Amino acid sequence: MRASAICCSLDPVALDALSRLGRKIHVLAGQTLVWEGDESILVGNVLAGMLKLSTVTGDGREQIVGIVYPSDFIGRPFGRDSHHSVTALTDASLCVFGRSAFDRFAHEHGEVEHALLARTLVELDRARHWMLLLGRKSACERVASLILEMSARLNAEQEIALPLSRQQMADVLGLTIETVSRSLTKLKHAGIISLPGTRRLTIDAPDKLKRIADG
Amino acid sequence: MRASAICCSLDPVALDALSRLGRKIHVLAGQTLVWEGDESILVGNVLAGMLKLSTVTGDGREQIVGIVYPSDFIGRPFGRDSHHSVTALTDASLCVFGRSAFDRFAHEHGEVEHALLARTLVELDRARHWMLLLGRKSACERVASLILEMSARLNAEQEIALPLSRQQMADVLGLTIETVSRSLTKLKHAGIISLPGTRRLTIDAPDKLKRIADG
DNA sequence: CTGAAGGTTTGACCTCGGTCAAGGACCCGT
DNA sequence: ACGGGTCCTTGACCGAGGTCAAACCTTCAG
Repeated sequence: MRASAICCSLDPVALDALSRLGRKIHVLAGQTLVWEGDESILVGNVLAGMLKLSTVTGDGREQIVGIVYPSDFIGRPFGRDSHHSVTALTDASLCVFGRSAFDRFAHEHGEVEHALLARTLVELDRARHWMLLLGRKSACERVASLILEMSARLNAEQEIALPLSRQQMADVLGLTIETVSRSLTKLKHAGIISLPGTRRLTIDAPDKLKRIADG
Repeated sequence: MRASAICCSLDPVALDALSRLGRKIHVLAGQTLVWEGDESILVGNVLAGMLKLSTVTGDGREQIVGIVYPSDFIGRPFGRDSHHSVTALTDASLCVFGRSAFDRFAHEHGEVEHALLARTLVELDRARHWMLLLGRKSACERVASLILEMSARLNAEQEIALPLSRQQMADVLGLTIETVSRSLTKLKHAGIISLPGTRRLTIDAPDKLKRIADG
């Protein structure tokens, strides 16, 4: 928890006060911490594991709007309610705070607000970049982009242990499971990637992959 | 400028200091203030008019990733470079600051960072909500959603003076101009909207429009 | 009034990706 | 090893939306 980015700019006294506000929790893969539309009660940092942020249409179509990696922040400070669900993709542990208590604390500690602002701006850039993918890219381009994004965020060299199922990949990319599968085999047959197992992937031609990913 | 939200929480002395940092500029419809990939030099508030934020793929497909209304903030504080272009949709006037000067000022005035954080969080919610539209909604649902969003943000009752051309609507929605046009006529024939002119639109059945918009 | 230039609508056709359905591969407990 | 989940892949087919092309408006200059 001390290593998490929100706290790292605090002096010892403030850090102590903050740690008194928070508590460590564990969730199992598949558990949902926050439901879309619920009141925003929890915020916090991810210590280990990965989570997804998702929304659904009235008739149940799902879109994953963000993937949360260790040290990322979750929850919606300074807002009445949450606009998306937060669900664990893997077993995860987090350091969470009551939203209103955290809001008060952040308001009194400019460093926290600054760190949060920096983070939120990065997230906004990422979300907008993803809008280009969802609005304009073909299925193959989307899959290629996702592979590159994951390899970057997991700082995996070449071999990636996929953190997402095919269904989850489809939900991030705005595609169906079948199209994801077909795009992967297409990239495989082109000699750009290999799939040693269903959850393992190696990038054989990074340059070609990049060229496909951004048109 | 005094009415713009970033400044409104400042005391008179700080406000004076801030106003000394900024200057008022005017841009014509079509002019681009910031180019994607350029160094982030400008930030500021929109006083009047509307602008778009956009990105393009390697081969030139465009996606509008945000529409900026009066009193909204533009630019990327605390970051080396801009991830999207900023282009005026209409003639517009802005109050702009040098990015590094603004960064320094914001860092010293917690109220500014707080206001910016609140705004950025709202933008992030909006962007993620739009990802659902781009990833999962049909053409008609997208067009219906856009009409409702615009009527809300322009707080127009029923009759909307469309701020976007068909091409721009297509670029926000991740569609082509033809599909936008076809969806509009479909909604018109269903008696949900009417189109008294190419840039005028009235909502005749708001409830039906809402039901279409969110599946 | 006329004609040229944008933007918009409409139609005909085609393609990419969705849908439906049938295998495969893998994991796990017995 | 066996059977029954679950997840993944592959194939055949279909349809929403893209593409291409033509016709329609506006607007504005001459």
